[in-house]
Amino acid sequence: MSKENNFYITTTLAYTNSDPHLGFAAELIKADVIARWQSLAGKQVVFNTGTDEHGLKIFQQAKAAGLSPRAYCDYYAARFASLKKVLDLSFTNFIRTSDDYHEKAAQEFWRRCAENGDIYKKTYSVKYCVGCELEKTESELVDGRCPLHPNRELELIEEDNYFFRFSKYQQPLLDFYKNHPDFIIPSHRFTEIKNFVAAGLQDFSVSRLKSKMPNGVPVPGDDEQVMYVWFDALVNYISTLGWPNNEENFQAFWPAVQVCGKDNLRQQTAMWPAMLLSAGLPLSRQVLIFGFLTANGQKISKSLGNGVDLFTLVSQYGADALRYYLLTEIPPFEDGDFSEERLIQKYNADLANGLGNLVARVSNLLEKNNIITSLSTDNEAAARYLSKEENLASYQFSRTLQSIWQDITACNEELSARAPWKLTEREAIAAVLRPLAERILIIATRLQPFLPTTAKRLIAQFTQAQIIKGEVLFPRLDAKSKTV
RNA sequence: CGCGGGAUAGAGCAGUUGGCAGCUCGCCAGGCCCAUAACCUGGAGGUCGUCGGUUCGAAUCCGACUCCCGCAACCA
Repeated sequence: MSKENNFYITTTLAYTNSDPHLGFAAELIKADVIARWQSLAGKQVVFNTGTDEHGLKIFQQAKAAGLSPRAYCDYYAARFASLKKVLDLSFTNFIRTSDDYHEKAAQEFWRRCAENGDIYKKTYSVKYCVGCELEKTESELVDGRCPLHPNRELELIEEDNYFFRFSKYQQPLLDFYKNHPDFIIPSHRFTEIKNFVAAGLQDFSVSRLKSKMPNGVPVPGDDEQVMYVWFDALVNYISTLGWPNNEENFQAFWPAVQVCGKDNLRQQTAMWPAMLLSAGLPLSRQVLIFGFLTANGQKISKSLGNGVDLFTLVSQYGADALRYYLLTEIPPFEDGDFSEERLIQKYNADLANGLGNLVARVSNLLEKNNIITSLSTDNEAAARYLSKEENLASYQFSRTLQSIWQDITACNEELSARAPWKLTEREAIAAVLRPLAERILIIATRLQPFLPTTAKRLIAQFTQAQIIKGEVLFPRLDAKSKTV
């Protein structure tokens, strides 16, 4: 297999301390559109996602539940894996960072960084709140005190941790950024990270004491330490390809297009590249930084669970409707607000009244007049067609969908203007309807990356010799069916 | 002067190199009747956050200001 014909995209891994939420669903769906698009355009695609199962929070929650971290994560890993069906995703790989092959890969990665002199031990002082019985990070503190126990002094605890020589890679990173102007999309995130790196980098800790927090990958050659959770987590992007054992597969697909939320900017575009440089591996191809989603104007909070439930939404409206809403109404790279009311509006206006009704009009007229068509799908032609979607190449999902919907409107206009129901000659009616059926088939072809189920159904329907009306595609919704 | 983003019709958003302010939903009025009370045509609705500048002309360029939102190092 030639490398040019391969495409690799990966999302971030979901942290398994709660159910999947809408923001992560949006990330998966956008990655899925890109993956499906590349695949339809003829590429061999690896699409990776999975779960991140190390770290303190999971350790504590597992302990509280009386389970091992792995057993505790089994439930959530299954929930996340089920998104493949629920959201109609095409991911090919689902990695769990507790998988054995991943842990071995993380250790090999660590060794390479260590061999390069980039990992060293240092005494590290952490702030500890006796009230919470927890270590606190600077960002958690208010005026240098624990916001939950402002009357207590924080204790300083010293412990030995391994550190990664991030500072060493400041200039190499800046050089890389300069030579790869499309490395980060959108460009303002690129500006942000360039400023951050240019301001100077501090080495960061990459391990924790096993005695305090055993839920991590053992540090090679040190029984007392485990890797800090995201050091091993980032390695999933290559361990999922079989690195370091399956060098052939790794070479065939790496580097990846990575997608992530804006909270991951530093890890994905500065720390991970520095780690790759240290390990002597090529850097990622591109990183897409998505915005955040709020729900009805409020922050989606995992812990409070005040987000709209993903599984309920899909059972109510279907995966394609949710996909359509998220792709058209939420700007891919900026923050957006999810509103169920808007979802219903879009569903009725575009899916039911627009696409669904057009399909019903044309198929009904074809059936009633016994008109035979002979349309077929030509995969190569479809691939050529899709590869020309320029807006998709720049990740402007809504623009491609807009252009598809312009076609739908145009078909509706044409149908109204030529009013075949007023004609009596069957051939005259057919002359109006056959080209419309063909246009619907093209619309279906173009819809494949976005609304896979709908597209499949339409293609099956419109490649029949005698096209029949069939079931309503998107039944109109009453505003009262809202679940919230 | 820490970094970055945003402010355009009731709502959600577009506005490439400055040239009569657009799209979708919603709303109103006609038409049509094949279709999922759907479709088609037309209409109402905006001093483009504020102030000042450059220009024949600024939502668009420059300056100042106001208000919102992220990030500010270990929150995967």
